[in-house]
Amino acid sequence: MARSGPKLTRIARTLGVSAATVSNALSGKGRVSAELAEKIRATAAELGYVPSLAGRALRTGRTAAIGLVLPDIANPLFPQIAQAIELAASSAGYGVLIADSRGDVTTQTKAIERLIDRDVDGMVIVPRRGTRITDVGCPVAVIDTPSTPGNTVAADHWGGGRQIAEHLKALGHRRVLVIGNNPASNVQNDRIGGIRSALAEGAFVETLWIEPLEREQGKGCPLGLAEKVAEGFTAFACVSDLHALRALTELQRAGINVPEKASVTGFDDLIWSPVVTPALTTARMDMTRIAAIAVGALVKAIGERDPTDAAIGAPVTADDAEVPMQLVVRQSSAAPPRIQFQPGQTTANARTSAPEGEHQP
Amino acid sequence: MARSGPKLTRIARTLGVSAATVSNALSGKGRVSAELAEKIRATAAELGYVPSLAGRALRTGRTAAIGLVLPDIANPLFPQIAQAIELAASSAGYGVLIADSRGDVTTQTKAIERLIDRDVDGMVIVPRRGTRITDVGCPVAVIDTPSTPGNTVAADHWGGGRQIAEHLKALGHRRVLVIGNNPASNVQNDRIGGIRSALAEGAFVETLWIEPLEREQGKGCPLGLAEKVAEGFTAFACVSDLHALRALTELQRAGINVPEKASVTGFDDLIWSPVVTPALTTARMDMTRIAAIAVGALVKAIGERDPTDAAIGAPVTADDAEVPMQLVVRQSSAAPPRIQFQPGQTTANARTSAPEGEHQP
DNA sequence: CTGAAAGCGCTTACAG
DNA sequence: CTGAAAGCGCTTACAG
Repeated sequence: MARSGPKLTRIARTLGVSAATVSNALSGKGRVSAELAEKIRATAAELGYVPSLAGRALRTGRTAAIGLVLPDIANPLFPQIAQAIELAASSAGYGVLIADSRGDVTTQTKAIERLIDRDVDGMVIVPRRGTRITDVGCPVAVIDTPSTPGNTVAADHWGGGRQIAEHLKALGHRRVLVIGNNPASNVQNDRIGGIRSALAEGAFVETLWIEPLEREQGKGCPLGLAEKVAEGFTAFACVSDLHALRALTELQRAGINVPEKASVTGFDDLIWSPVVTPALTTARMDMTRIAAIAVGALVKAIGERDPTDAAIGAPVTADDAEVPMQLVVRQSSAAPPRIQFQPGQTTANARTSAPEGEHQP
Repeated sequence: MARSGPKLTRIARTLGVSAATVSNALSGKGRVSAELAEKIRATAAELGYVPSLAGRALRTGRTAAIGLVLPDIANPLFPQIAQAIELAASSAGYGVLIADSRGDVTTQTKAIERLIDRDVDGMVIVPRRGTRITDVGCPVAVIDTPSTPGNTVAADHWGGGRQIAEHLKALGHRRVLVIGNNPASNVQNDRIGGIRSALAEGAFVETLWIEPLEREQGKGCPLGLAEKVAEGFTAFACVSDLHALRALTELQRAGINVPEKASVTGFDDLIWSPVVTPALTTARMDMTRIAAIAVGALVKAIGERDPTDAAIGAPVTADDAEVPMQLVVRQSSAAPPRIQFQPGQTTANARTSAPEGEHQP
């Protein structure tokens, strides 16, 4: 081992007892008299005993390590997730091994295999693009959306979408452009579904998918948001702060002030969201809680499992699979400009007036 | 173990040879005849043999895992670093364990301790705020700046700063505001040093530190960049794209068009940099190369080390400790506006004219 | 309540 | 060139 602390036998020798007794005392299984157990614990602590995971792993078949798998570590959400998982895992005595697949499917399979080859006790997988998790051979906790089959725990993206939409609606917005980048993403579809459902009555909603756009016109192409404003859209509800940032800067650049002339909202409360001008209104996941639930369920499944038996079925389940999102209102959203309304319409109560041609898609 | 593949003895039995021979053949130490070795390798591959890391670790004292330590995983640079380290490590047969310390010093010590307790063979540490890495008890590769004592490998931040400055200078900028957030950061000081050194002749440079500002006025407070423009600054050279983004949006919001009225540059080419409008001019680190050098040096040190000997001194060294940065010119930087120049001065060649009151600080 | 023994899967001197 | 044996540090039946 790298570290060269005292071994279990050293404690046994120091106290003149057997290794078995030390082991039993330290694991608290209760086969040792209270006094002896206490003395053993004290000596172990004093000597700075740290069990050898390798020795234990060889004997028990448990490595006390879990894998963290994301389709692409480059995802700006990765820091939040990794931090929360690491906290939850280390509190439970587990180490976290990362696996990167750079968004590529075959690489992802390889990354998962490497984790299995390292004998992780389980893994937390955050799929994207609607990937279905196949049986990987160890307990798995999936963080995707509550509506995904096999999901273990996730933020209530639909509810988050509703909160964003209610917020926009209350401000008086009646023409909302939803911006996403991936029609195949469960998370995005839930968020958009929530937005649309809350805006269903009395508002017009259109969805703009960035990715298909970029496949045609290239990465970083303009979104044409100024035209959308000209068409009467007053709010841009993005499924990620990354898109919100893009929308915000494109609008600002076009001379369209946010939030005076158009509101912009995002999702996830990414690192820059509070410090850009105007700061982004967004909906935040409680990653700490999600991670705690995911890791908790995983650890439970690991504990119940017979390590010699390789067959594992579906992802683990948790009692509480749906964690509410929190709306964070900042400066990027405000009431829509009144000038948009048709002459003759009352502007006294923006919340009940709406531009012509409005309909449900 | 989680996975239940064939063990070494299984291969030995299948071929009617001893476990020792299988082990020797597979490790390629050459104590086995070529034909037998080949047959053993073939059988192992056929049976899908994957060695038990626990068994090996117990025997050799090597876990084939390294730790990745950053002061704060929430750092937007973390995805890039983690991805590159993971690639380099897994190519070398090592797993990567993450450790988070949330920016807190005592938590960082604990995180490193957890890694040691897990018997990592070595660790890659990316310090911040000028933290000095104390002897942690295993080989360590440090990624900080070339000028930091004990640094293993790093981007040439100073050179990156020079490139940014040369770029700005060539465009005609003569009053540059450098924006950083931490006077104690080696990385930031190197970048700023490079900028200042390249701008030394014929340009005025001032540095704005965000963090002291925020300690006084709160997180996300305005940077007062519009006033700086009024004072004649035409370029804002930020030590991170995060600050650049903040500067960009604040300027845009104030009606100061970027890059027409003011240029903004950043560092690191973070994920949003190419997609904001205008896209950010920045200087990029070659993290893949840095990670390869760091992990390579670490693995070498691990190989040369006697695992039973705990005493380890300074961080490992690499042959190539300095990796050039790459300037990425995008739309956020351009020639300064001519209107800033004093009446009577020639504006024909902006590169040789400069506002009054210019001096070296 | 406590201990002696076996064994997890590997690698490494050592013998032949 | 190949094999038998020992042992890395732990935990778990099993016996006392």
